[in-house]
Amino acid sequence: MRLTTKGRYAVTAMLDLALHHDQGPTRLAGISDRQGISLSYLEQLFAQLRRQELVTSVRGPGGGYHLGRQPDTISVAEVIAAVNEDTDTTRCGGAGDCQEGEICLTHHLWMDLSDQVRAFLQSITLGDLVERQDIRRVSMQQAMRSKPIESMAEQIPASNL
Amino acid sequence: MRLTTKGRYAVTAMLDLALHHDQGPTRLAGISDRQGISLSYLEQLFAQLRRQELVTSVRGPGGGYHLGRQPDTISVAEVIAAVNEDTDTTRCGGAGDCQEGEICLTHHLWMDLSDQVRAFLQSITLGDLVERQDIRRVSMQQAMRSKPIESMAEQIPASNL
DNA sequence: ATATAGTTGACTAAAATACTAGGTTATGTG
DNA sequence: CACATAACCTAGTATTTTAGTCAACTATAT
Repeated sequence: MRLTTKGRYAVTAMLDLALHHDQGPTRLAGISDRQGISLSYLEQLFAQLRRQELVTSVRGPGGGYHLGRQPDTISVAEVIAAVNEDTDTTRCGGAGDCQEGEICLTHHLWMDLSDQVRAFLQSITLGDLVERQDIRRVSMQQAMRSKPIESMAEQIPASNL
Repeated sequence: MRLTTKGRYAVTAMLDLALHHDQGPTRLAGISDRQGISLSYLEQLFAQLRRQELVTSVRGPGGGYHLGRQPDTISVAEVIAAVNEDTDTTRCGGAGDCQEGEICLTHHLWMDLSDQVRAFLQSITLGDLVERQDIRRVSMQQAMRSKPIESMAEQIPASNL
């Protein structure tokens, strides 16, 4: 289980989807606006999420994406795994014979830790995250910001601290 | 808390050090041989580990590295954090104003998950790993084939978000 | 004196990341 | 039907990270 910013993008996008779960299809353009992720990058991520059947799509006007299952049945671990397609670059590659036919320390150790982390992230669902107050609050702020037509798509945050 | 192969290299090297903790300084060349990590790459990793005072060095013939503290006081999280020097590329960068002065979903969510993972990895020390998997024997019997060691995975504390 | 072993810096190939550009295809609406 | 919409797809690209090499240097035990 690798943990990188790519996985975070995917989880964030899926959470956005979960937050609008009862509002018909969600457009990637909307997620892009709300979460500040480039549209084309989202398209790539969602191609992978779709392949794993974590989302379903509706084409054409009024279209967008739905969660493939109920929010409380989709774990964070699944989402991360979906975009981090297996890049197992271990010497042993699971065979356990990376060093002169012997089991290597590395593989077992890391696989164990990795599995523990995975198990933890598997216990957290999108449904769990949606229930969180802080997330609901931020989501509401995002909704208010994107409602008016006056809000331009231009989003170069010239504002620093 | 990022989880990549780089972190695994560092943890593996530190575990090797822990295994030879009572045998005087451990040479990087030895770790390189045993764990199959390039010497020069190890040098880079140990430069970072040294900066974080996770190891101490002895120069000259017979020299090498020692753990900076006792194995049971060095957590896996610390080791990983040491080599994954903060490359926080979040839009908000911790300030929480990534999107038009507002807190972003991403930051809170990911920081929380990341903190949970960190807390978990912080609860595992090098001392634990040496004991739990009984790898000391494996490392001492390099010429022998050894059976796969079943991991005694510690149960994840029921976590709540 | 010499070999050892850490220390440092510059450099590099390969991969992953994050994104851009420019299409095509399906489909709802006027 | 025309058209706008939005998913879908492919290719390319800049940047960063990974993993490593190479070369020089400093400290120290023998």
